Amino acid sequence: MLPLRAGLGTGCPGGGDALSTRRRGGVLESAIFTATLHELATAGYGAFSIEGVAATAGTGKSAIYRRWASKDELIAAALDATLPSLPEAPDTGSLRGDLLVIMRALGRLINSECGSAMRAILSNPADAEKLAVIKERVMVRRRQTMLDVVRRAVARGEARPDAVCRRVLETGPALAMHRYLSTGRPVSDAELIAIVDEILLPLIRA
Amino acid sequence: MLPLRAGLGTGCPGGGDALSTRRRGGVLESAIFTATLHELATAGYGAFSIEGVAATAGTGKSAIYRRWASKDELIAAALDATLPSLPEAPDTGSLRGDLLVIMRALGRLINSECGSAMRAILSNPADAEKLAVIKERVMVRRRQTMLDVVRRAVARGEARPDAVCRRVLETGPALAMHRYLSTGRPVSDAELIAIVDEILLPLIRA
DNA sequence: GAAATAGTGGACGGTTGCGTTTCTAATCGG
DNA sequence: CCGATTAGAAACGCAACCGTCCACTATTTC
Repeated sequence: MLPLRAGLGTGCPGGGDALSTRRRGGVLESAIFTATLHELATAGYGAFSIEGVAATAGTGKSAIYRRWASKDELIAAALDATLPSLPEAPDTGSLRGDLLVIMRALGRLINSECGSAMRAILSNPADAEKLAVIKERVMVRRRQTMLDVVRRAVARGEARPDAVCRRVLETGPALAMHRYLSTGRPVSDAELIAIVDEILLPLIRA
Repeated sequence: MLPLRAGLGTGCPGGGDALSTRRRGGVLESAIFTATLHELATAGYGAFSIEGVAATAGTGKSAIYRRWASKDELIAAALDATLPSLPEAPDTGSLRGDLLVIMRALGRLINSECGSAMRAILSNPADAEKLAVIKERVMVRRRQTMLDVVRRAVARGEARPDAVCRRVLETGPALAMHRYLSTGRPVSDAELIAIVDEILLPLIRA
């Protein structure tokens, strides 16, 4: 396991470029968060270990326990720091264009190590706290973005008013996630386009 | 933890109803499978332990290792033995009726301990064997059932021919599963009905 | 009843990880 | 340079689990 120590200098003995050999504060925390998501993605939740995170981050357990009392605290902090913030509602002028922007942003998230980490959380027996972070950051707010887009389309006469309902707004993300979970492979751009064209547009315009 | 020893006699000392005190063969395997799904549902995949299964089933590790060489073999065997067989395509005479039958059967599966167990193994994409079992039993064949229903509806003039495509067939199960994973709670009948009425019917009839 | 099979319970040596502690080294700011 | 802080490495005692082994006992079959 190659520890994640990006940003270090060459560390050549006697070399002229003697950069720091230890990280402190935010830099170290960032490396720990990265290692945390990696551990979640590879080991899953149940086999997640602080030892593994420390090894991957190239740090000691003390540095981790100095900041977070438990595995769950560390995971929650890593997710909180790493999951993307609220996306802006796109305004491309067409419903299809807007839907593609949203679905592509979701695809990038799913296909990142964040996606694998989320999958580990979702597959774990119910834990309300961790699910709440994911729900808030990924599902609820993204549904709000989708809502803005569909409302605008209704106003433009591109969508039926009945489409403004939770389940319609959930359909695209549900299909993309379903694809990801059932194949274990990244969601392709072609798949995202097809979800928009074959499902979302007919459904919203129906 | 109360071991799963259903089916035993009263075991009264000196009682007149002296039934067997040990399970053998298929009966023992059935108890082990039940305990396996329970362990998956409660501990998840990563923290799944043979010790836990043995304790829950009220048997010894030797009896388990005598039959299955590893955790993965046991899990695969338990899922193979427990997942329901191929459902018949319903024929209620209406598209809505057929879709409700299918979605309710799926809901019963998701809400069972099988559902929790399936969810647990979603976390490990690298294990194609286990996922293949799930895909075959739950997704691919259920999609086939959905296909039969939609084809019949097309023939009756209730559905648009474009609806005969993989993504449309996946939409209902994807939404139900999405709901289950994101809430951590069973999927209600009202939710299943709404998925049919608000999503599947408009989408398939569009 | 005897023989064969296999279930039960416990022990075993080994591995992994936990959370904590200790110590030295590195970093930062004055 | 010095002092304060903390990062990194290693060690520690403990717990949980692994896969294997073994003695005893229950069950089934002939």
